[in-house]
Amino acid sequence: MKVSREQVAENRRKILEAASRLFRVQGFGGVTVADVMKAAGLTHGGFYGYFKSKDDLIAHTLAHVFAEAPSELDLARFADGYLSPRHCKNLQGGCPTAALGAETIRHTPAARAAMTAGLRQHIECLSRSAPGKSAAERRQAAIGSWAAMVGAIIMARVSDDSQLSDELLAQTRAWIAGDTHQRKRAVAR
Amino acid sequence: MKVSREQVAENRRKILEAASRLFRVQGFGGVTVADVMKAAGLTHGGFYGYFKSKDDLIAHTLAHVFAEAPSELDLARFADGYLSPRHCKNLQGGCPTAALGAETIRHTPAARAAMTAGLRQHIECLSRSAPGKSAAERRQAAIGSWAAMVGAIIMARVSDDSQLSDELLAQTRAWIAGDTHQRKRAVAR
DNA sequence: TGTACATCAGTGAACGCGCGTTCACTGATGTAC
DNA sequence: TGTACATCAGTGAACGCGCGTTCACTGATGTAC
Repeated sequence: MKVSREQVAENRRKILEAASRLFRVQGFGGVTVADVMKAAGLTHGGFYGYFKSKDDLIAHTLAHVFAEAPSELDLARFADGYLSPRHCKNLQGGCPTAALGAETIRHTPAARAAMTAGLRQHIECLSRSAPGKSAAERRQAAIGSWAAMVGAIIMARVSDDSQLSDELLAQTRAWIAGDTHQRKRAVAR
Repeated sequence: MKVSREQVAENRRKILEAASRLFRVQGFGGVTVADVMKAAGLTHGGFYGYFKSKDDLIAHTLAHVFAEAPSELDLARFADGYLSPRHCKNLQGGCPTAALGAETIRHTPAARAAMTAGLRQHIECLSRSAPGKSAAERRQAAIGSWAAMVGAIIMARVSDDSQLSDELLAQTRAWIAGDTHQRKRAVAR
């Protein structure tokens, strides 16, 4: 049956939220259109009233999840949370770049474009609070730290040995903190 | 028709090689058993004489590709090659951790175990040539640098803007080199 | 060494399931009078 | 404001394709004598 305009907007939001959670946990290939619609409280037939295809949903989901990202944050504090065992276990609500970046390489241009935009925005955001004398130095610190965070959490998640996982996170945290410390001292001089 | 014992061993190797290339380019989900057998010069029906299932092939392929990894290398030189545009474009023969790590998180325990073993071995290998006063410091530098390499190449590959890709690679290279430089100076003192 | 035969790797057709997508239908919404 | 009706979001059955897996068959290998 037909539903109200507000309900339509609300349903679209629910679909994107459900997709964003499910994709992060199971990957694009591990989630069916029916799974997403069920998680959103609807039946699968209605899906094509909202999106042209599953690929279309994927692109919109990426755009949606990156649009929700905070625009202001502190690099050092962000790194601590990012490289925590808590985030490592929390695929569902965790970083979309770490969870879906590698898979997005093989997806549609629209999906890659959405992730590229998110990437660019995130780097700019991190650059603001990164340590360094110049904007260029801060951007380098932001990119280097961010790359290390993404790589570390992916490896920590794939590891079936929790001791190794924890080590990867802790050592990368310490590595980033060490560099940040060096740069801050250089700025202070 | 039956083939010789040597041919069987050779075919198994060809299947693993083909799988290793195809999986890295298209991911586990993007490659069919028939694709792999065709690339190995065989028909799909023969597959189950070699492996119990596609999942079994995936686990053996990961073990195979990590077994081929060199056991001796120089971290600084390795990082330069790893973070080159050439490696970025070369999915087929590139790093299996960057290409398949994220997808392996969602795969069988056997696949994760194979990748964990590869991870551990690679970190130990990098630690030997990493800069630092103590073994612990060298291991931290190896883990931090390695995490940054993996994260950077994944993001460079997903980016649809080659300028951003190149920047991610170059800045991460510079970031690792900067840290290496700092640590070497500290050791020299 | 040569021959007969059992073994078994490889072939390709077939099976069956799952998933993306379509479609006829339902009934609530919201508009026109 | 109330009523009649057109619209259209949602439903769930159905379709069709692709892929993992199976299987009867073929013919080369390699062993037993």
